[in-house]
This record gives sequence, structure tokens and C-alpha cells, in this order.
Amino acid sequence: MSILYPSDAELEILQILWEAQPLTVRQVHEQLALTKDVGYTTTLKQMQRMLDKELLSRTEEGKTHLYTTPVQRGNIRKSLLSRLAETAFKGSAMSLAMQALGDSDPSEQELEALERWLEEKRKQNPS
Amino acid sequence: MSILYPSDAELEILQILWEAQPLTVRQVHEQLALTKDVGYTTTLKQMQRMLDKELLSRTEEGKTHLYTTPVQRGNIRKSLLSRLAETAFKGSAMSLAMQALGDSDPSEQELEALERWLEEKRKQNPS
DNA sequence: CCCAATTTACGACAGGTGTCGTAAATAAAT
DNA sequence: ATTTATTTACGACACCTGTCGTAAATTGGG
Repeated sequence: MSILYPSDAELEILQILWEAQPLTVRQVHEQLALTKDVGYTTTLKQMQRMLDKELLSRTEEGKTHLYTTPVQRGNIRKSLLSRLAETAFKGSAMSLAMQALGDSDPSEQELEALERWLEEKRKQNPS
Repeated sequence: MSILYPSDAELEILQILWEAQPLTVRQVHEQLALTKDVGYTTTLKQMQRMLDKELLSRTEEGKTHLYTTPVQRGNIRKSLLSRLAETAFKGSAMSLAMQALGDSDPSEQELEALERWLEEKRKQNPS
């Protein structure tokens, strides 16, 4: 149950599964193949390794296996963010957030969400 | 001149140098040794490899070498953030930022900075 | 029932990372 | 000038990641 930092290729697979679980290796591979040129057995091997380290689980379904992931997207995001904050932002999640804002191109909805968040904070901790 | 994604150990070294350049291997190592238990030659080797890939540069100074980094903190932060946004946040820097905010414990100053940023955005792109 | 297609299992390999050990070069102290 | 300490250079090794190739198992079509 140690902290998990999936690699880039692992995250690509996780992203696909988070959108639609469960999936077969073939289905995952087809998604992957849309954006990168990679062999089927590469995807298979990757998923088998992820199974070993419990990033994935699976059930038999006739000839094939159906894969799901037991790890939650929010948890992974959180641990990756905190690692990045630690290694590149001197531990400050806030300054990481500020920089990310600078790089972002926020939609109206997102700006509003941000305003609501700020108000919320202000309530707890008024200036 | 390709995009750089320093590893965690490399980032530890970069952080130290960004705080105070230039430094000798010994000085960097002493900083590192404050928080992790690692041998001197490990630090040395790491810095030599970083020199090879031009994450560091150095000048002779008598017996020793003085190291600096030619890469700018902001650039590295930006490229690491955009990779993380890509791999774990479906490409949305904004949703990365929002999550980071959730994990942060902002100071008064930081909240104000955020408010200023929002106002700035509002000016450009009024609702 | 058999064959072709699919799927899995497994081994392999190159490149990168984190880690040291040892040896050679160099400078400093006596 | 010799010895001692520091610093560098370099090789080594284990582990992880990304990538395949091949072979074995399985299954559905004819």
C-alpha cells in the first residue's frame, strides 16, 4: 500500500480506464493506438506489469480478461501533485497552483469556480 | 535543446543550486545530506551526468569545480507542469491548478496574489 | 473436429536512474 | 619531498521502463 507514482505510459492506460471501465487489453490498445504508434504486446505487457503492482485488477471473461483499476484518479492526481510540489516547488502546492494558473487558459466556468473557491477560503479565514 | 524533464534526484540538486549558485560538489552534497542519506560519490556522479546532458555547467576553480545550472527554474517548472497536466489531467492546466489549490494551505499573501491574478483575468476577459 | 485468429504468457533488450567502490589526480600540510 | 586528504573520473550493478518477438493456450468458424 505504498504511495504510487505511475509512469507516463502507465498513466496513459489509467486515463483510458478511468473514462470507461472495464476494458480488455485490445480495447485499451485501440484507444492508445489512436495517439501513439505502439505494438499490441507492448500494451499487454504494460498492463500485466500494472497488474503485478496492483495498479490494475482483472477478471476472466471467457478467453480474455477484463481490466479495471482499483486506484482512484483523485488519489493518483494528489500524490503526483504533491511529489511535484515537493521536488520542483519547494513543497508549496500553492506556488505550484499559481504557476499552473499562469500557464492555463481558463474558461468562464473555470474562472467562476476559482472565484467560488476564493470566497470559500475567505469565509474560513477572513483577511 | 529538447524539452527537459529532470528526474527527482536531479531536481533535488537543481533546487539547491537555484538557491545559491555556484557551488562545489561538496557543498551540494552537504545540503543533500541534511535530508537524505547518500554517499558523496553518488552526488558527484549525478552532477557529472547532469553536466553531460547540459543540466549543469561548471568552471575550474583550482582543485575543484564550481557548478551552476544554465536551465531556469521557471522553464523547468513549466515543462514539468505541462507534462503532468497532459498525463494526469487530460491536458487541462486549469483543472490541475484547481486540484493543487485544494491541496494547498494558502497564506494571506498567497490569497491576495490569487485575487490579483483573478482581477487581471477579469480585465482581459470580462464576464 | 480441425484450423486460423486471438489472446495470453514470458523472455529479452536497450536506455535511464540511483547507488557505490576503487583508482587516479591534485592540492595541502608537515 | 613525502604523506595525507580531497576531488575527480570511471566503471559497475540492480532496478525500472518502454519496447518487442515468439510461443503457448484458447476459441470460434467452417
